[in-house]
Order: sequence, then C-alpha cells, then structure tokens
Amino acid sequence: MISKILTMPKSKQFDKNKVLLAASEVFHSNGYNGTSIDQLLTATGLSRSSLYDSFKDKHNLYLETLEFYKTSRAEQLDKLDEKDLNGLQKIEMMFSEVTKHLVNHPNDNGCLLVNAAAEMSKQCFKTAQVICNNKDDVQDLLTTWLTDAQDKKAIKLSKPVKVYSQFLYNTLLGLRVMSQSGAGKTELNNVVKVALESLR
Amino acid sequence: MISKILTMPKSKQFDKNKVLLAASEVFHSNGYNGTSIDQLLTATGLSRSSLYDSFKDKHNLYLETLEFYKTSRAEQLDKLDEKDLNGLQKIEMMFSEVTKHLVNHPNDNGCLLVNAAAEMSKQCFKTAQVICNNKDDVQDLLTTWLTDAQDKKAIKLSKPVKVYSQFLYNTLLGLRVMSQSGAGKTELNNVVKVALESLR
DNA sequence: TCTAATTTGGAATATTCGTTCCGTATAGTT
DNA sequence: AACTATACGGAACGAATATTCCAAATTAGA
Repeated sequence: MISKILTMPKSKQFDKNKVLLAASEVFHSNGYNGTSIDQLLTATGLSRSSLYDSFKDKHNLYLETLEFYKTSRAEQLDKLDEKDLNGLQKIEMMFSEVTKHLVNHPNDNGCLLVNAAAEMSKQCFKTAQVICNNKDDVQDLLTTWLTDAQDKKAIKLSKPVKVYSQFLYNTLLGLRVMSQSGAGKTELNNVVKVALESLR
Repeated sequence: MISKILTMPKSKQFDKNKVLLAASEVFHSNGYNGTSIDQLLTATGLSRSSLYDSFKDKHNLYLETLEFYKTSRAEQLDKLDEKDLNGLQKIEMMFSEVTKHLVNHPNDNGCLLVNAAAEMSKQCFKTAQVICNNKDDVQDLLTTWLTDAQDKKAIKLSKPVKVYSQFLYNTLLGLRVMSQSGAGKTELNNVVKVALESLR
C-alpha cells in the first residue's frame, strides 16, 4: 500500500546528537575495541534494540560518532573563524584553546580522531577516510588564515603557505599525544611558542 | 632440597627477544584490545601454556613488549649517537630516518608507543609510565645534541635548549600520527623542513 | 641411563562479547 | 477512538574471549 507511507507514527524518542555525544565520550576514553555495547547503552540511555535499530551496528555507530565529533570540532573552528581577528590571531587563539583544553581536561583522553587514527586507521578504511578528510579540512582552514595573515603583513613566510599549514597541523597532532604522554602546561606552551615563531 | 636448585634441565626453548619482536608486531598493528591470545600464539610460535608460564598474562606481555620496543628504539638512537657527526647532523639524520621509515613501511602502523599512548595511557598507569619515560629519555638525548650543535656554532637558539627538545619531540610524535592520517612523503618532509628551520 | 625441572599440547572453563528476536508499550495520524 | 509504524525491555544465542589445568613429551645434568 502506498498510503501507508504517509502515516508517520511515533518519531524518535531520543536526541541523536546527545546520543552521539555520549557515545563519543565512551569511545574517547576506551577506544573502539575497549568499549562494550553495555557501556554504550548506559552512557547513551538507549535500549539495546533501539541502538541496533537506529545505528545498525557497533562499528557503524563508531563511524557516525567520528563524523559527529569531526563536525563538532569544525563548528568550533568556524566560530573562531567568524571573530574579527586577523589570520595570525586566529591561529594563536586556536592553539591556546587547544592547550588550555588539554591542560584543564587531563582525563579527556586526548582527541578522539587522533586515537582513532592510532587504533583503527590501518584496520578500517572508512575510519581512515574520516581522519584524512579532517586533516585536509583543518589544513585548508589554516591555509586561509595564513594567507590572510600574510596579506595583512602580520607574518612573512619563506615557503609556500601550504607547507606551513601542514607543519602547524603536525604540531597540533603532536600536542594531543604529548598530553597523553604526561606533558604539562609549560611543556605544551613551549611547543606552541616555538612552532608559532617559525612563521616569522 | 637445596641440591635440586643446582640441576637446571631444559632451558628455554625460545628466544625471548624474537618472541617479543613478534608480539610487538601484532600489538603494533592491532592495538592491545584488538589483539587476541590466539594471534599472539601463531605470531610467536609459542604454546598457550608457555606463554602464560613465561609472561604470566596478556597484559604483562604487553608491558614487556612495550619495554622491549622502547629499548630497541633507544639502541637505534645510540647507534646514531656514536657516529662522527655534530648534534645538528644527528638530529637531521634522525628525522630523515623516521620519515623514510614511515614512507617505506606504510603498513607499519605508526609507532607502537604512540599507539599505546592513545589507546592505553589513561587506562593503565604502567603503560603511561613507559611512555613518559620514553619521552624523557628521547628529550634528554635531543638536549645533548642541541647543546653540542650550539657549542659548535651550527645553530643559534633564542630560548633554553630544553624548550627546543620538547618542540622537536612534539614534531616527532606528530609525524607518526600524520602518516597514519594519510600524509605522504612530501608532506612529512615539509613538516621536518619547517621544524628544523626554527633552530636557526 | 635415570631424574627432575620445564616445556608443551590441547581439552576445559567461565566470562564477556556483539547481535538477534519477540512480545509489549507508545505515539502520531486518520 | 482506532490503526500502524516505530520504540522499547529483556531474554536468549552463539561466537570469541582470557585463563586454568593436567597429562605427556622433552631436555640437561647427575
């Protein structure tokens, strides 16, 4: 029957974003293989059947969680981008926000995408894709900011801009692992200081 | 009986280093939680009982593997250290060796210690210790090299030496994650180029 | 050759895992 | 109010997990 399609009784009872946020926290601190379905159920508040009905799979939920995390971070960066600052100031602010977060949330197990890269990128192609896309997106934004800073004579680069956005992204990744390796506030700040100096 | 201690029939039938090497490869590509005992058995060639007799636990084997990996890498660096080069040249060579390895072994899942930091550092204190010790050791070596390079007027640093060894170590960590995020040869080399330029 | 320490193979166990399934409750449309 | 597609709770399943255990094989010294 075609008319059956027109009836849409009982919409979703849960906020998908809240579920994905809760899931991301669990995956974040335990990794993919270290997280059990039961942990996900208690964290999200979903019932077993709802989880499988809505997300098909543990693996599929993981992928959706990665995407959600990626977009959340992108939105944060967009907010920063909208501020009335030149490119260099935006870059400085981004680094200070990242280090501040790492210092203030020592139990926040680094970065979900970095952990995913370490644990899953060689075992799951789709995970690798999300990670690679994120790398490209962030580097593109950095390129924009660097070009802006250069246009406004805030910095003077001796190599193509792209090279520096690759470098800055590398520094960013390093910081996440550094904080998981026991580095403290001053150590992270030292790293950022030297990294930013290479833009002059 | 005391005399019983004097008889030592049947020594270990396997080379512990070879076992740890094989184990490190499995843990390296699958992570801790992603590796099963059966995988470890086939990779090492050990029997189930021998593994438990000699290593007590999967978790304990993991820790021994991390230590083994850490010392292996330290030995590589010591070899480099013994060469007749100044500190800056040693640093340059270290980075070129690392990037060369990452490029030539794309299936070599980054670095076991970096992966361990991402997956286990917040869940296992002993793992965190190994990782933190490794960080300190490598940074100390970098400090030695940087001081040597500065003494020989190869570089000129505007900040305390320790700051730069922290920065270089951060770059090193970043490179491992970069290669797991899909970065290729030129991208990695670009990062190293900019990083090394900040020493002048 | 005999002996004792140790390795080894493989069966056995108890958990935990991800996933499926079914009956019931629920909410939106008609 | 009735109908229907969906969400829900929880039992149930099989596969995989780490670990233990015991009898048999093996080896180096006495």
